[in-house]
Amino acid sequence: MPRPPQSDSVDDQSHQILDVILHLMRDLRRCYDRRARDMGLTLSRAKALTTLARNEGITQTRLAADLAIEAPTLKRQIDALVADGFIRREPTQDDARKNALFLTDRGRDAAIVEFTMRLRRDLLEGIPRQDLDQVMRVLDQITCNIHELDRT
Amino acid sequence: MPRPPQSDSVDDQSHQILDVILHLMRDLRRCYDRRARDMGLTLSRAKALTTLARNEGITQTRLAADLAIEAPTLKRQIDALVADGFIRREPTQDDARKNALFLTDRGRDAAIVEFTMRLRRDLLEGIPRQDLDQVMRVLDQITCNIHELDRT
DNA sequence: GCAATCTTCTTAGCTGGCTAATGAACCAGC
DNA sequence: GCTGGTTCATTAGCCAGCTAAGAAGATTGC
Repeated sequence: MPRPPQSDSVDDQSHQILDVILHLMRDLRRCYDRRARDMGLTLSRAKALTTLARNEGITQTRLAADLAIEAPTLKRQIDALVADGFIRREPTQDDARKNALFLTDRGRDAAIVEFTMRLRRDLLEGIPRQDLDQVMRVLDQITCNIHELDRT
Repeated sequence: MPRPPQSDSVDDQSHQILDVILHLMRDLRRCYDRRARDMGLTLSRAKALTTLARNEGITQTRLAADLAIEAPTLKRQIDALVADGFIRREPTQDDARKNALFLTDRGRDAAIVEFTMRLRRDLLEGIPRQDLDQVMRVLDQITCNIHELDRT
């Protein structure tokens, strides 16, 4: 199929990069989950836990916003974290609809944060700071393009 | 919280980039799915379809390998694609366990490929080729780091 | 030629993302 | 103070990834 060579190579590149991102996400999640399993956590739940740790007492809606996920998605994670004894729900006084979320002693265990930080360091080992900055800029640009398209 | 500034910034950077990748993946999938819905497709199913189109007649195991997903994951997508009339399974003569996969006329509809290519172009609009190359290198490096860790 | 092993596909069940819709509580305005 | 809209949490149901395990067919090796 005869097409302009430049357009062709750009398409190949875009094909690869989107696939690479999708694939990397899966590898990342699997890597984290496998290593965190004996702590009783997953990547998503650990993220919920550490985000809550920075702001205890907030509601589910607020935590969902901080995590940039939807309320029903968070709800199931909270159920699991409560069942496993990492956090607890507590009805608020001012508003009977709201639950305030707090860490339990187990949830406050520093090993989780250390584990996450160490893994992140391992994953980014050997990548110069400026390269990460550059990647961040490009990924942000793609994200902006998506939001731009969504507005159409 | 007083910590060494350099270590702090590196951690912040890594924190951000992994989150950005996870988030970008979700946006990408949602963007594609929303726009492809009236064609009866999703990002994953379209990918399966276009990958099969490049190599019709292969088995499920082989297609799963090409897509880098597991057989049970692919099986459900094939079920859906068959139900929607995009592809068909055909028992092979040489091996009663295998199914050969073929596109139907609907599956061969060029609109799908065009749609996917156009969306990819839109997503990467305004990003220089060399930046994409750079991002690919860094993402590959992270992927390598993950596989390295998995081997431990 | 039969037993053991390997392959292919399937089933079952987990996680985590989403939307749509519901119920209960809150709030604003009349 | 009631009515109507809004917000919070939940339920239900979809898609897509995974692992573990099973059934049926093929292959290998003795």
